[in-house]
Amino acid sequence: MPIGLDVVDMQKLDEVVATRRHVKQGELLFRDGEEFKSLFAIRTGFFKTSVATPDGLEQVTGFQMAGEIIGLDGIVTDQHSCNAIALEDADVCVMPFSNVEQLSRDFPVLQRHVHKVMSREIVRENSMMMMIGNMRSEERLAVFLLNLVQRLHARGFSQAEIILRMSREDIASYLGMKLETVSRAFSRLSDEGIIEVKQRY
Amino acid sequence: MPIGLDVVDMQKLDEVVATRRHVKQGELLFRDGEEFKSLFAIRTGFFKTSVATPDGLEQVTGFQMAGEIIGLDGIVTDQHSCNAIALEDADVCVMPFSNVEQLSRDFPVLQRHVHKVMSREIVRENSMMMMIGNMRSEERLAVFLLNLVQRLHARGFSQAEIILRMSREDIASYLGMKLETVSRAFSRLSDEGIIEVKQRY
DNA sequence: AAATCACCTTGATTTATATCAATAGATGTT
DNA sequence: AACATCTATTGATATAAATCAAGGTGATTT
Repeated sequence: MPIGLDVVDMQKLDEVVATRRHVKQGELLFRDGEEFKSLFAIRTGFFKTSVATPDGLEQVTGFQMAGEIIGLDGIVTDQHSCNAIALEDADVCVMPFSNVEQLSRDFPVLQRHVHKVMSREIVRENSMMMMIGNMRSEERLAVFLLNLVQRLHARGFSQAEIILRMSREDIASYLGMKLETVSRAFSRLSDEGIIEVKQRY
Repeated sequence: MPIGLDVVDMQKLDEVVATRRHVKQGELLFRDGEEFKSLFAIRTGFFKTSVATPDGLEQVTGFQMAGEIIGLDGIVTDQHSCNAIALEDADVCVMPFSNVEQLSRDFPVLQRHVHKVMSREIVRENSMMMMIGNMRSEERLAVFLLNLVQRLHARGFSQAEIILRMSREDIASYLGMKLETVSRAFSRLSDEGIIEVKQRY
């Protein structure tokens, strides 16, 4: 949440995010095609977003963790355009988008924040495209892992070790490769002494 | 521009986009790292956006045509994070972002419009990721061409023929492949009788 | 009209990744 | 504890795309 608000402002802000929702591992927060009403701020837990490809496969479009906003894709058509699945038990703040828009009009600092969150998502996807277009499998995995560690570190977790919440197949889909290739890339990074891997640790 | 505004509203709105800027073919509208002040609405012309990869190559991140908004990437850090180059002579409306934000507070319909434009960009990039991750070269090119034709058709151009504004290398970069592969994909689609190609026509 | 330049096409070969297949290691269930 | 079920690793082979290389095409300049 943006800083620079006094106590009264914070209370008004709180009204917008009063609703909480718990999502168990494996459950959907929202699904592709569902009516868009709210954005969700992740309080705890870990999500993946995905879309179905024309031939029925799943394409992972992102991973989201505590402090991140999910559901921005739904604004343009008033329908969600992806599925959001909890990869571990999660708590989210439900933020009805009409409330967000109303409050944005009253609090420029919140308006600015909303714009930045959306812009950040655009920039993130730009860099994903660069990565998938230009890098080899091992490099892609390395960039992916570094990005995960950095985001987790910013939230107070270890800079050196992580437990992956997603399967090799999820990683493969996200990075535009096959699960065997991901597995081999892990093994190669390990052989080279760059990382230590054991399953999802 | 969003509909549903009366004459007085439209005049206020017009103030925001009073400045015009002409960009000649090959010139930059803005560059990576430059301070972000304004969004740009394309009136005429055709742009590509790109970023430099770590090894100094160019990665094309999108193509923009009349009626589309360019510069959204700059909001998050107050700096542009890509280059925007005119692929043909272009006219743009310069929309200082502080004005856009101010007016968004006064006109909910504009606020909603801004949000939709940003959300559309997020969804577009999601589908690009899916495409690059799951499709073979020929399919990628087909989807790319269909998308271009559809956008141009929506602007009153032919549904059946287009003149490409970008080089094979630009297409290759955007689609995550090499220029020779793009050229071969064109030839194959042509051999199969699906399209007719001659250079950029 | 000839020369130059940027861009595109096509062919031969190499290479990274996908695919197919078997095994092993976890995790959960009865 | 034994079983079934995911999930991950590893090997052998196939394949799509990259790379290397040579011409061809069209526009611009001299």
